[in-house]
Amino acid sequence: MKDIARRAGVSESAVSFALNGRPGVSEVTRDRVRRVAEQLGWRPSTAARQLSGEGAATVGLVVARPADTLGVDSFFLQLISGIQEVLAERQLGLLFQVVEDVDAECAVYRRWWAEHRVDGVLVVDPRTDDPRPGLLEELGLTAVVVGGVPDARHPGLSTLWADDAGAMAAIVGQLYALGHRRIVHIAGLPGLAHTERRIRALRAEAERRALAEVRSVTTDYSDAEGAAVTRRVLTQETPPTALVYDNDVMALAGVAAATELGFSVPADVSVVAWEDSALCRMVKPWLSALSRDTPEFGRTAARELTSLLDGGPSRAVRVPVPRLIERESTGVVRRA
Amino acid sequence: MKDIARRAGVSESAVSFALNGRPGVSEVTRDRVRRVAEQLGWRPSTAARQLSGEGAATVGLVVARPADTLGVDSFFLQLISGIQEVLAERQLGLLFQVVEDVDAECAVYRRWWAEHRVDGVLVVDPRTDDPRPGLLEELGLTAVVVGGVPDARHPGLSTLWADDAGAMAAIVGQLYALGHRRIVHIAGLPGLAHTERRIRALRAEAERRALAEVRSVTTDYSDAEGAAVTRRVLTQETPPTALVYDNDVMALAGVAAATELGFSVPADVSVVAWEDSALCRMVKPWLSALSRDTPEFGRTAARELTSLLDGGPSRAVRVPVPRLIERESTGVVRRA
DNA sequence: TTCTTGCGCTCAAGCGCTTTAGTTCTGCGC
DNA sequence: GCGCAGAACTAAAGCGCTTGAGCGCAAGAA
Repeated sequence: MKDIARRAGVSESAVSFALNGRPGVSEVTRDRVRRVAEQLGWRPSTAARQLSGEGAATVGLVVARPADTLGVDSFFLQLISGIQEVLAERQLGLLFQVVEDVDAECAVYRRWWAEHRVDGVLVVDPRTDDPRPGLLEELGLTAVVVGGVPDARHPGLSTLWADDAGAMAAIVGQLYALGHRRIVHIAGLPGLAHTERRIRALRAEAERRALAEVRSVTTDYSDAEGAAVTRRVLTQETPPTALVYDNDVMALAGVAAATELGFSVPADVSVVAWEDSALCRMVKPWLSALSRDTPEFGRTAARELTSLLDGGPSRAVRVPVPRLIERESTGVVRRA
Repeated sequence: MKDIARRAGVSESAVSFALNGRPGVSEVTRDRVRRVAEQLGWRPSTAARQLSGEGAATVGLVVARPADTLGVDSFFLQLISGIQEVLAERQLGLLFQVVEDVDAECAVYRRWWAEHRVDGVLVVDPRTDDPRPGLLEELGLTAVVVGGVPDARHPGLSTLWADDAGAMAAIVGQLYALGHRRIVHIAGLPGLAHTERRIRALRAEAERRALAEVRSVTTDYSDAEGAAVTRRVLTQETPPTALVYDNDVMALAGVAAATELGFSVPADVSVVAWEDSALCRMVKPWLSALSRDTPEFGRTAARELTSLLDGGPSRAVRVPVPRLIERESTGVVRRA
């Protein structure tokens, strides 16, 4: 900036005013300064900016999952690429961290906060009894909870939520229409808020339709557990005729397991994946899946965060209900 | 720090010396200062640190791939989680960015450099005629090229490289031993250095063994192209008896395509995936795959970068040759 | 005793920006 | 001609940390 000031024949302050679009310099000076800056390839030092009161121009995202669970999931990278699109427009950086568990995640937030490393964070995988919203509000760290439910106890945070109950009702409705009465929901990690939400929604729907043989089983999202649970439920006396998996990976592993047991999909058992991805069209039969626009989800989350950073109000944004795409893995019940 | 200094009854400089383990304070003072700092929950402001000459305590990683290609690949998240392990020890942050192409990636490096946002970067997906090493050296940005080949033109960069040629030779050798003479290699993106390396290695191996009907076809790594190429080569007059896919996703899609065409795996055609992941054990038959320890790869890369940041010499590190894990998708050739 | 040495510490400058409080200058009304 | 407002610009402080120069003091050397 000193260079620019010298070359443009003005003071450093004038340069600052000019380059930041603040009043206090004439248009001709502003233009001149801008040209010089451009010519010198000047970019403000984020550190200096931050030190004099501006933000860090960075938002944080920490994912708390064991490394191996992370691998196959297409969700995160898709989400991140959506987030990036929005952040890139504003020249905001994304500080990304993978940790083992929620405690470590909280420690990261504390550290980031103390080091002034980020202006805000995106919280993913909200849980039941989640310590994170409370912590973030206590720290005063701007945050958006991605996939939570609006929580009146934390009015400072924004929330993005999907209507899991509606989606579950749609799935069950569709399976019901195809004649299915025995349904098992192979759910994800028990502590996660959306897992609990889906389980509750399934139970409600089962009661409404008076279906006795409908239940949920929680897993760790891995292909191994998906396959194991599938084998277990299909070898019981009266096996279910439909399986709903909480992610694509388990659905795939489930189909493989079912096939191995001699079950044909969808003739003997229908399969629905709660998460669509290329995986679902990579095996025969193609999997019927609940499709949501994950990059768009990320974009919305990032937009909500930038709006908060701009001083906008916190809000609860409802994202579109995912659509059930029927492919080849669902069909009418064949009488046993 | 001012607070700490006051409470400990010393000057700010003494605090700085004490907390950074520099000489200039007695052990008792150091301890006292440390205790006060701890009590106050003090953490240094990265911005201030950086402004006074220290680094940004951040390394950058930019991935240049279209969003949809990113999704299914398990490679990146695994790599990142390995990287993080090492970075976390040193309290280094990871600035992560997803962009569309290499030009955009270069722009990001320029910006990061000008803004002093990162101390170093990890470069992935090296290409033939890659502009990035040159740019990074010109900018003087510390960098490690992950998966490149050592390049004497850029002595400042460290390189992590795997012996693709050796791995390819092993695969072909194994397939040859099983009686395969017609092999198609469904490769990845044509511009990538390791794609070219594998293609060259295959050609060399074919010449060595005098195999006329061995060739490579490049793709975009997607399941769609993997399936399309599979269909194309299997419907030609004398179809290959073995297919080598450059990633797990294509291999999976390829098996599905082959099965649909009436080919049985491995009876009619053997399949090898160059990249192991849960996917390979998620479908029947289980895929024989080239397995490498991706998190360890990330750890090594990060270690190399931190060593460089500590002033260590740049070097070319060779990572272990991936191992071919034979599962169910490879077998002896059945006479047609 | 005086001089040196080194230890433990403080002072103050400086990193690259922003921002508040001036200062100078021009043009206007009276 | 004077006072005044407002525009255009400058000076300087300050953000939180590091660091080189300097200072007082006790211990050892001469």
